[in-house]
Amino acid sequence: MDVCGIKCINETKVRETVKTLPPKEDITRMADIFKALSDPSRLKIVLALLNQEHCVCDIAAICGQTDSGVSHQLRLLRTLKIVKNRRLGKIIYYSIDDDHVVSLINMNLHHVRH
Amino acid sequence: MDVCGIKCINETKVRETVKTLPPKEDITRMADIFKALSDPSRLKIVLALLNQEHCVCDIAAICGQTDSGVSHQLRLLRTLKIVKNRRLGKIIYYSIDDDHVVSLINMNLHHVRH
DNA sequence: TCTTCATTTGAGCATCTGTTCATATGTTAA
DNA sequence: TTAACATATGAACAGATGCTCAAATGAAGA
Repeated sequence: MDVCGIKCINETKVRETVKTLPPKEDITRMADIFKALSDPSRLKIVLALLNQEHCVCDIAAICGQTDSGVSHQLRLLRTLKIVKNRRLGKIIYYSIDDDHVVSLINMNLHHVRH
Repeated sequence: MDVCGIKCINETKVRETVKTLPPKEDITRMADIFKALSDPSRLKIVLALLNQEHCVCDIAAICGQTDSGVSHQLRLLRTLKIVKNRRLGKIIYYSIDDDHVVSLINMNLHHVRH
């Protein structure tokens, strides 16, 4: 049996399942969101912001990371619109910008605790 | 202001948020689950199994990957108890073993589509 | 037994990722 | 303007990650 050059056992089942797969862009986008939350130090930053908004150096203090490291991570999270920021003088406050990501984290947290 | 050697702006807010953070092991475990789903080719495998159980070479055909590559990914997913397998003669069928992961994926998919 | 086939495994390699450091930017107050 | 401070940025490096290839298992049938 052969589907696009690769041999398989049960052609019917293969075709069935292929039909159910989301488009490639959707899979990529899902993976990007999961990836943003897949690094412990980055996840910790998001968890901290779940509680309330914080400035960069407070996040660094909370998470035990350098200001620079936190800034880099926040940039990535901002690119994915997971967090947003507002400036107040010299200080820039970051907060969560994606309710859906909050749900994902809470669901995962609930699971891990059981 | 100083918390464990790192200067911060608002000590009170920092202490508040630190209290709300889950224990380190929980954060690590959450990150591990997100990481398992953060690679597009691995996520695609899980999406395929969401529909029905499949043998390794059918998964490879569905996902356009090599048998060996799929086997490596499945091992990782098995370690995290996201998938399980059963043997039927020479053929080994894989299926989802974690309802919670199904929820995470469906929630993410729903989000991506809106 | 020997052969075939599905799957697994390990090593090698190129690429990606997170962190660190030094430096730059931008804002406030003196 | 200058100094001090919060944050951002870019380069560089070590370690992790995913893929590929070749070889090893393990099961079924000849």
